[in-house]
Amino acid sequence: MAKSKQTARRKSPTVSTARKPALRVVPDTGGETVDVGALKRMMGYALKRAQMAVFEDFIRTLSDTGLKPAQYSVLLMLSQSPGLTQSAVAQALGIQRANFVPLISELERRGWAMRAQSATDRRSHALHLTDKGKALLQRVKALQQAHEDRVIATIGAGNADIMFELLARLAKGIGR
Amino acid sequence: MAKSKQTARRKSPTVSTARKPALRVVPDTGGETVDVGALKRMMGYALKRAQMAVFEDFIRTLSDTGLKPAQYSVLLMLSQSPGLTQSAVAQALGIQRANFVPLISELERRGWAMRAQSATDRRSHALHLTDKGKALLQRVKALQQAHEDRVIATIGAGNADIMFELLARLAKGIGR
DNA sequence: TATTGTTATACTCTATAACTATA
DNA sequence: TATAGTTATAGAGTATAACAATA
Repeated sequence: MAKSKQTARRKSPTVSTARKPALRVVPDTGGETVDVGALKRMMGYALKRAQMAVFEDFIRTLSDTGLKPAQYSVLLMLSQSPGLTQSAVAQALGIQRANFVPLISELERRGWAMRAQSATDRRSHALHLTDKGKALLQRVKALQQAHEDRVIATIGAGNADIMFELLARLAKGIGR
Repeated sequence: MAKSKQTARRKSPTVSTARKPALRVVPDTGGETVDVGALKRMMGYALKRAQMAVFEDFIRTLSDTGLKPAQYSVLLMLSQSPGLTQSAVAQALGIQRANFVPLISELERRGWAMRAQSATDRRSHALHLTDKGKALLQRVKALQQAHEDRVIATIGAGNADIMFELLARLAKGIGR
């Protein structure tokens, strides 16, 4: 098997709300119409599925640049706060500083960001965007906004504020 | 160090271009906790951070069993719909059937689930919980409920329904 | 010819320890 | 001693191709 790419519920790249083609054969329980039941009322599961769907659209939207969510978030932070150290950016984004090394290296290799020498601490790097990186970000921001607009439209514009508020509360921590 | 090893930050496989960025001296902003700024208003980022926080609490809550979210979701599905095939469960949960093999094997190895012979299709397996698995799930469900209660309390009980509704819309897909 | 379960593989993400050069 | 960046490595998670048995 495997060759049947039908298992990936891909559809056309249009913005419409067309229904999926769906190859209906339904062999016993093997059909794709199995309901996840109680899982739908579990916040962790609901968040995971929603997050994956949103990331999928984001990645597709920026596909011509190959920029992934984490990379975009770094470029955006450097745009807003030039001169931050690797540790500062990594910590703000919840990335281990060891894992941040190849990430920033890639952005530097692509000519979008650079490590500058810190004026006060020779151990650290002051990160900033290159002119090329600034230009890229300008262009990509428009793409990202289009993506964000689609997301907001999906939940309804009036629900965005409450959504961000509730997600922020969760992100601050559950329990403890 | 930072600057002296600058030219050698590539991985071993490639000799690569020993390009040295010529570090410029820039004022250092790397102080305390940094704000992520505009990222807070990006749905993908907000969802990711919230999802990670919720999963962290979930995993800690079930830490004595070692059950991870994906494993729990499988046990729950088998409890609700006994006899499903591997493909059906994997498809419902958004897991590649190839990756589902080690997952169900582990649950079987631990004595919680089992692959039974399908009555209608000798290619497929009818999945079921064992008595031990049912007993475990009963106990773990209580723990999960405590976790879920904390999550709901974090966002406010009155916001749970709208939250699930909006997350479900996103999970169904953005754009296209 | 198509599908189920499976194996193998690869690539990304993430987590940890340890090293170096600074502080 | 402590910290910033780095290296190496191991573990998950995920994606794809291919194969045997079966439909």
